[in-house]
Amino acid sequence: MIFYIQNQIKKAILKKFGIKIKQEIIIEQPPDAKMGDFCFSCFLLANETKKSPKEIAEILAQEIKSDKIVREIKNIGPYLNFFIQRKEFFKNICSAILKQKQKKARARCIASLFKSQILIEFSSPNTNKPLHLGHFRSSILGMSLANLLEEIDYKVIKINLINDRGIHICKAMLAYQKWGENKTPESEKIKGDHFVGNFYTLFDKEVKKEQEVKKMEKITETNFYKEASEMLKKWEQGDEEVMKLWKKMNQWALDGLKKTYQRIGIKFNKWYFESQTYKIGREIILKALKKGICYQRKDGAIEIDLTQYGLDKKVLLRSNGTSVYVTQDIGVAKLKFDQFKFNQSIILTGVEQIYHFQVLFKILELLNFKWAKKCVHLIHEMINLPEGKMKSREGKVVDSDNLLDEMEKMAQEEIQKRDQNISSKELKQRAKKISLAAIKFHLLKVNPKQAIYFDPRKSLSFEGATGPYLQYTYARIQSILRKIQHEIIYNATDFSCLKEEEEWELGKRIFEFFNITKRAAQDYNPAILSEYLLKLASSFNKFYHQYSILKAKSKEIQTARLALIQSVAIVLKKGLNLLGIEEIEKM
RNA sequence: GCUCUCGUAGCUCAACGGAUAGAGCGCUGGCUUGCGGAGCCAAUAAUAGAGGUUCAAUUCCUCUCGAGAGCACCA
Repeated sequence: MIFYIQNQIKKAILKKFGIKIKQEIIIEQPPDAKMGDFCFSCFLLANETKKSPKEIAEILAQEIKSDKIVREIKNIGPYLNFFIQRKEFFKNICSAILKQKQKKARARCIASLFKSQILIEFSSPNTNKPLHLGHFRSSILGMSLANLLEEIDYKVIKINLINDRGIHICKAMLAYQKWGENKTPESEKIKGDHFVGNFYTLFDKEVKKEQEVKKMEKITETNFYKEASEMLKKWEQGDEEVMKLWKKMNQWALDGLKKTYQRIGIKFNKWYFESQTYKIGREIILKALKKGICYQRKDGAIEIDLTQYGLDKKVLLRSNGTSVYVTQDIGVAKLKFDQFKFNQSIILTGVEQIYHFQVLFKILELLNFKWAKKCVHLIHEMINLPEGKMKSREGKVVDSDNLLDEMEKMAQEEIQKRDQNISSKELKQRAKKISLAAIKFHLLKVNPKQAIYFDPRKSLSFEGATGPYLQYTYARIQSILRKIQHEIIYNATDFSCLKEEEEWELGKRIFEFFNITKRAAQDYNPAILSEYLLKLASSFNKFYHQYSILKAKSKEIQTARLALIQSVAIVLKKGLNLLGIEEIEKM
């Protein structure tokens, strides 16, 4: 449809001005539906034709004739506005959507062999505490981006890089050794990640105490901290006792984290563990040293000079020969390429790591890895809580599990207000889906680059621009479809029955979907899709409120409307699923 | 101190450099005879400030003010 209009415009331009347009003709929708269904703005042609945009619009409007698809063309100022034959449009779009399911499945089988491969690394938690809201945002966002990229036909590999070694891990271990009394998550009946996390915060409390009592300036001067450092050394030497403790606690934490992932519907294709990868980078650096890409300082540390690229000098290996953070990441980046030969490798992290990845990518480039240019760092901003920033060490964290519990309770109350006879099993299932929709949508409707202000008490609602609103709209449609024998045969449906403006608005909305998904994926921004779904739901509810489907004036109108709302439902479901949100049949 | 990001309605967020800056929440007033009121309709309200580039600026550039982040032999 759009393609057809684009061609008409191209032809007219060629005929009237003798210009062959190579780039895509951009078709938009006018701000007011009265102006036209679609429009083309003539500003860009002004230079080449040496005419004013207004004149160009006039000339083109005269040249393009109305036909089976385009009903009328109007020029308003510099804009060329098209009115579409609605019957054809509805038929096209509804049948395309209703047919889509089977087509997609087939296409997927054939194409999967030729698809380009894209890696996306996200979430990447530490094994010393539960998932906090920052990780939660990364997880939800990463999952949705992966879905979107798959939708535009990439083969996507979702990666979770677990940070399971380092001083912070030893802190939790040390605290457990000192005060754990051989308790286990099972004996205390709490999730493993929370169990471990409690010891981590305990460690920090004790260190602060010591620091205050002894009036030390730096935490690193405290005995506790020194003991933790000692433990890290032992860990690196493979000390039997330390390794045993490490394995035990890591497993606890990991089991807990996996439960949370399962609860929020996040799956990974590949797990990396820093304990297994942190040494890879070292070899690469030692080779680079021989080639003169980096140099050894007098104190023995190996450093690279990035000042000519607007970055600083960066140490790559400590004077004792061990790796730092970038070194590890260099190793993991190479490992990824060796294993997957990716076409693109995305890493999604919080915005605070932006400098780190600038450094990393520059180093990869200097190391002469040809795939360095295929690495992309995506960022998301943080979540701000009313009391200030989230800091796990100060215990001000809203952790994901507690948040999910709270929301589930609230959802249960809402459901019971509306339906007292619901079975407890059904209640739980619905509450889970609805509360997840509320949280996920709240995080996804905001541009990733924008910080989210999050007040657990106020921010999460089930009304207005929310996930549950979308689920509700879907459930409404399903409710209608359940009540009537409907077998939509789009070829036999008379779409000329759809004469109302609200129906037309819905039709145009559905049509937008394909472009929206593409844009959301290309911009790495699920918020584009979220916004769209709200508009779609709102258009439907407007229509729903004003016109009846089951009691339509004629059978023909009813059939056409059924085809229309079924298309809406399919798009809503598809859109929600791309955001990682489940649709729901009854609310 | 240096670097980066961001300032849109009372609040939380939208707006490929393009037509009259849109939503939700809150506040105010409506919607019983229709398929689910987690809904619909109406009313109110905003581009931090000053310059510049452009036919056209919330969007690009400069400065001022304000908020946040980053600048380790931490991760």
